[in-house]
Amino acid sequence: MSEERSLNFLEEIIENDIADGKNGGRVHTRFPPEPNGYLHIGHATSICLNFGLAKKYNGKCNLRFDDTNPVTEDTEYVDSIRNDIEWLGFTWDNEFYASDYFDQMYGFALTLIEKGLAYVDDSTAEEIAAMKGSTIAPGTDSPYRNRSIEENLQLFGEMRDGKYRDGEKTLRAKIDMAHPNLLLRDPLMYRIKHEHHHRTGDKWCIYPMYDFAHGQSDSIEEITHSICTLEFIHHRPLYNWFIEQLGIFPSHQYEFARRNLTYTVMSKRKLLQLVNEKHVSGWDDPRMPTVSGMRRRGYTAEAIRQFCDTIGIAKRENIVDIGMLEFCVREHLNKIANRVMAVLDPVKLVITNYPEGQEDIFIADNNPEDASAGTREIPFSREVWIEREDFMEVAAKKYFRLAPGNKVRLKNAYIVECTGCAKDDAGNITEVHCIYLPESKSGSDTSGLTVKGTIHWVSIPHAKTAEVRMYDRLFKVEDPANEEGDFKDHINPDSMHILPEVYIEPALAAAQPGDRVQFMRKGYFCVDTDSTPEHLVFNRTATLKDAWAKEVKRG
RNA sequence: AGUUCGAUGGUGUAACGGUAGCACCACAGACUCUGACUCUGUUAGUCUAGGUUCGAAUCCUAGUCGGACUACCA
Repeated sequence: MSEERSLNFLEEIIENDIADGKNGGRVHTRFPPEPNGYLHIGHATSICLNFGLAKKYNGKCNLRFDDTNPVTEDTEYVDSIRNDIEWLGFTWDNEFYASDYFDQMYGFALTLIEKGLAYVDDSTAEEIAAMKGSTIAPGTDSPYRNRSIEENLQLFGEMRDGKYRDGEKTLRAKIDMAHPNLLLRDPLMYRIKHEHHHRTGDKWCIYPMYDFAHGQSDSIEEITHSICTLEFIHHRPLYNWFIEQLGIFPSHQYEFARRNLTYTVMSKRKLLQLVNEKHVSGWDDPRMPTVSGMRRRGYTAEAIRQFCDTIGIAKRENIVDIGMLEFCVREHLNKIANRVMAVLDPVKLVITNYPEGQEDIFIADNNPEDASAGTREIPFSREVWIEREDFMEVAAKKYFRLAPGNKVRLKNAYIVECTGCAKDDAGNITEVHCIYLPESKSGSDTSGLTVKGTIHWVSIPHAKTAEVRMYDRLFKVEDPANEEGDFKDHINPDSMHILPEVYIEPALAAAQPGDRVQFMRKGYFCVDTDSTPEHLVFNRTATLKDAWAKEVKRG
């Protein structure tokens, strides 16, 4: 249980800080999503990290919406983000919004202007870009760089008061136009946007940029460990510069490498494209790597947390095999999902020596991994559906399912011996014939026989039907974002295959949306939110490992 | 080219100067009323070259390779 685990680099930093008495030994993190999209598996990593660290070190973790760009942000996203975090099993200590601090940030800006460290620039975006220089050439000072403090104060006030149009002026920090770090070449602090904000409404027409909002928000909340992804590493000097010049609480930023997944795209921009261009049904399409998509797919929060824990955290580039995620999902589902029988691609099996009109009721364990899951009744009769692939007219080598002369067990029922099949005029197999061994009844087997194969089935007169959506990976290639051309060219055309009518055992008729089961020998499935009592819909969450399929593939 | 971060089996991650370990994948076998689960075993790794040291994945130097940065996005 208390297996010894080594610390990741952030835990080491935190433990050192605690040992040094930094911040009085206090640990306070935050998860800072921008409400402009749904959370995905990458965010889940960050959530597990930030909330996990706070929990481990008896600290706190805030949820803070980084809502400084009213153009792309929306309350729809706020709601989904809150919901997803809760579903993942985390509770935030405070819910804040960067927009809560707009007044304070405005005051911070005034302070910097008064210290001669910020100025209003009339240059256009193009001019600013041109003056920025490049990685190998220094930038040039803006002609407005040396305005007086008084003039800057007045112009900035006028910016706030709406006297100027979008883009007409900006507020910039006065640092160093020749700095080797391009971010320190007089970065923009405020821009004008006459836009309605989802929380502040029309109160503001100037909005702070990320760099002048994030660190300040961290500081206001007295965040001790501000954890973000590697691409912000160049921002750290700027993060520190603002905090130092302002003399406010010294939050510190730490960076880790975001996790990438094979056969997946992760950027919000690309995910938005998939949604807008209808390649998927929405943000919660079961093929999406979003938290809501994975939830609808049937993934459990435990599995996702386990995955985040398993892949760990580091600072190097990575692309995690999606098989790792699928493994975690199967591992958890194996423990909790009840076993049921469903026939996806049916062919009729007739048990010729079983009397017409007779039936048996078998009692089956719901979950061999969990005795507390109980049992259920399964009706049996003379004609049952079996999978078409569970019969071969001529058995391949190592094939131990039904073939003339072969014996198999019908799961939870009898051992049957195949006697042949019937075909239509076109040569298609229409039914498979067999005889059963009455003394091989499940639970009271006196036949003394052991058979190599066991197959699932559903009694034809008792069968119910359901729609099943067979999901597969959304992309055909490992790293669609880095492939030649458009990432959408690599979408897997078979990522969803709908089976409109499969046969399920009657006990399943009462299944409710969100229920997770294992269709024995076929995979894990969950009841979709589209499902109704009249029309059940199952999503395939994950396949089972299939040693036979591998054998067939090998030839 | 500048700045900056990184480099351990196919993948992810440990080892903090002292036996390169764990998980996934792959492969082989055992078990099996799920060809599932479980169990056992196998293959396979320290970017390169120097140096320090009794001893280097770890420290130093040089190089190689990879990523990130040059949005009025975050």
